[in-house]
Amino acid sequence: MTEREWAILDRLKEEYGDIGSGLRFNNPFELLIATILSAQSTDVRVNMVTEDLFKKYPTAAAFLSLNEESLSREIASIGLYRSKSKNILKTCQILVTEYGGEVPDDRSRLEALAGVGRKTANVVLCNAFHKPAFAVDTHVFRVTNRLGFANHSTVVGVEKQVTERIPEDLWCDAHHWFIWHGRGPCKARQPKCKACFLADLCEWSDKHKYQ
DNA sequence: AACTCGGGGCA
DNA sequence: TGCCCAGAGTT
Repeated sequence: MTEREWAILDRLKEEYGDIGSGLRFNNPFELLIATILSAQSTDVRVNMVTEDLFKKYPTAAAFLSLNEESLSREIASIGLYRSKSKNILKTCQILVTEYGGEVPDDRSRLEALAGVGRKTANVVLCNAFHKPAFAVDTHVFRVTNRLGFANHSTVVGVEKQVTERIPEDLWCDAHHWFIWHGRGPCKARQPKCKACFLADLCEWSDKHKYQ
């Protein structure tokens, strides 16, 4: 970690604070399902659906009283509801039969669930179980590359570089900061470098004259 | 590592 | 309306 990188993290913390994931959840199960649902969708959309859904179906066992069609209807306002309902039912089945209805707290077991890849597993590990994990989605991928915490073209490469640089106790917070920054000024197209509070510390901003 | 998949978002 | 794309799964 260079002085410049510390300064960036300081400012991110100041700006975004303990803003959290944006996904509302009360327990690991809710976070797991909400995270599966959130792929290619927005937190707002997911929260609107799950607020109601988790009241009616609070556990993996309760979800199993639904079939693919009825679950699809419940989550229809979220994208990709067909594959998501299929995956969620499969995952709930595994949770009930293998883990007594609980969500496992290690990566290999999480990634063996349906609809759960590296990113979702990392999100659950760090947010639900407070284990050291750094989830890389496209926001994180783009922002860390621009800010110089990473310089790699694959998500695995970025995860490796960032976790080697940033201290472990900041991974979970930093993940949220990068996401919120990526949704804000550091968006994919036409980023607002001129108005960005990190512009003077950002090498990428130097090279790209955006408004 | 490259490709597929299904549907949302944005130009 | 067509292009682009995220993230999981597959090869």
